Amino acid sequence: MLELRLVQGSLLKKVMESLKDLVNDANFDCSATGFSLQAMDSSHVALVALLLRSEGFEHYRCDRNISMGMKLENLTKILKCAGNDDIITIKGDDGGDTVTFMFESPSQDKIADFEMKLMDIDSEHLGIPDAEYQAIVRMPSAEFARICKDLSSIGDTVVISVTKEGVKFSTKGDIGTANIVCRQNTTVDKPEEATVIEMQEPVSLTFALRYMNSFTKATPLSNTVTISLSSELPVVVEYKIAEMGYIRFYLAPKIEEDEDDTKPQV
Amino acid sequence: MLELRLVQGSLLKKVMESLKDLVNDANFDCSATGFSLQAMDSSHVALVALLLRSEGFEHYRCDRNISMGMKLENLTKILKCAGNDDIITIKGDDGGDTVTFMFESPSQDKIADFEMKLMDIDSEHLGIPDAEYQAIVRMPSAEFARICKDLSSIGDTVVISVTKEGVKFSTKGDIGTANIVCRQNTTVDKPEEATVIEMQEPVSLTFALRYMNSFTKATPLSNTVTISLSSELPVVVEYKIAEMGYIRFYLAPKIEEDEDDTKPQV
DNA sequence: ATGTTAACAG
DNA sequence: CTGTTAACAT
Repeated sequence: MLELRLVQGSLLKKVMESLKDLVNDANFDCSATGFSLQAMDSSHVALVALLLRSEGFEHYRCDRNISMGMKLENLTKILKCAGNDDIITIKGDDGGDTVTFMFESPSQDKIADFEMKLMDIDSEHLGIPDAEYQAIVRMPSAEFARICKDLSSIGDTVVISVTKEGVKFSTKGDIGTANIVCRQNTTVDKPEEATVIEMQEPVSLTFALRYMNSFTKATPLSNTVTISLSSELPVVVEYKIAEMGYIRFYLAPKIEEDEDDTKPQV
Repeated sequence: MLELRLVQGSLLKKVMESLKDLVNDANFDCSATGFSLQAMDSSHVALVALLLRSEGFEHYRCDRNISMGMKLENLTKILKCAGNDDIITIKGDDGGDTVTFMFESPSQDKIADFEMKLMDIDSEHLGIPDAEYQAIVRMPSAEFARICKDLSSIGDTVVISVTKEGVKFSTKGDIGTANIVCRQNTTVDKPEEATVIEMQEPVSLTFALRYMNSFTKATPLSNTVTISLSSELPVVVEYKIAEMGYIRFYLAPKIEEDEDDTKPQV
């Protein structure tokens, strides 16, 4: 028996908007800890991990661990039927092959329920080790999204270079090159406008912009984004979900072709 | 001689937006009573009836009954040329084969007139008997439109089931099932937000969502919609046009395949 | 031509 | 937050 009640239903809608470009089908895992998902993108290059902790739900009952395979396109269709301020309840039976979504309008005058068939989905649930990162950048999520979008009109890859002064996003394409530098800046009115760099040592890594732009679909979930970088490790792009958890995207760096310098140089 | 002056010209524009998805050509009938239209949709499944009573016009002169056949696409093109607060005058000559639309801007600074050729259109003008309905539901038109749109992302047909507690809209599709229940609710701030059920006996009927979604194009004409249901009778979906009349859509229920229960169960 | 989505105004 | 509009993609 599974019953999760989420007052802020729009949050689930936003989560799906963040995922659906990247992932086609995925298993949602419920346990006493919370509601989580881990999935590779359809081309098996990027990985996404979602956690919504049980404490963030108004009501959370999960008698035994359960994994529910869903086609995200169908789930998105159903969530589109929920109003932005509807209360969403997710119900499942142990061993059942369906999941039920219930949407209650704030006035309680309209109650909708949608039953969706579950699917069997192979998933290798990778253990993601906690790692030390050479550099962690926290910045406004909208600014990061804008940078990725702007750079992708010039080139296909972005070089992210961190020094303790700031972070530089660079690209190169047929029409020329682009460099966008964000200086560390903690003296802002609101903490979410800050750009903060925690750096052990300078790092410079290259990533495909196509994936970065998919990751930024999660921008509505958080005002800030955290980018954790280490040589030899996948970058982690994390959007915290207030009171509940996070959505994290992992992407391996491109092997540098070394046609020019790869030294960090902000 | 025919001359109809309608101060609220936007109303005619909205009426055309409501009709044009459903009907290609139709006869507009003018009599002392008013300006009316009755037409089958292009696939001869649904029927639409429009009435704009003469009292709703600022000036209404109709010396003898006249039927004017128009291609709604052309009429729509012409009405697009009218401003939303223009005063619209419709003029025709007895036995003439054209109709003239005149648009006056509120400031009287701009006066446009458009003459359109009439067409001969076969039309079987069906007498629509007044019937007693087993159940009549009145609800906010926007809510009904939202429900039809949401359900059509899941399935092709909707089962409308009425009990005295409320009305249930259900569908079934490849990805699962959906049920949306609207409780009777008359204790709202504004009367147009109420959901009111007048029921003689419970009723449950199935309709094609495609047509329902066409009907809801009339939503801008009224804050509320009335749905009248009886077994064996076409459903009537009515949008009242303030001070003037109504637009009514008729659609025969689908014969239930009885693969599962058809009992009303809200 | 149509449907969907992103941005903006009320 | 809903409604509208504009741009976009199909």
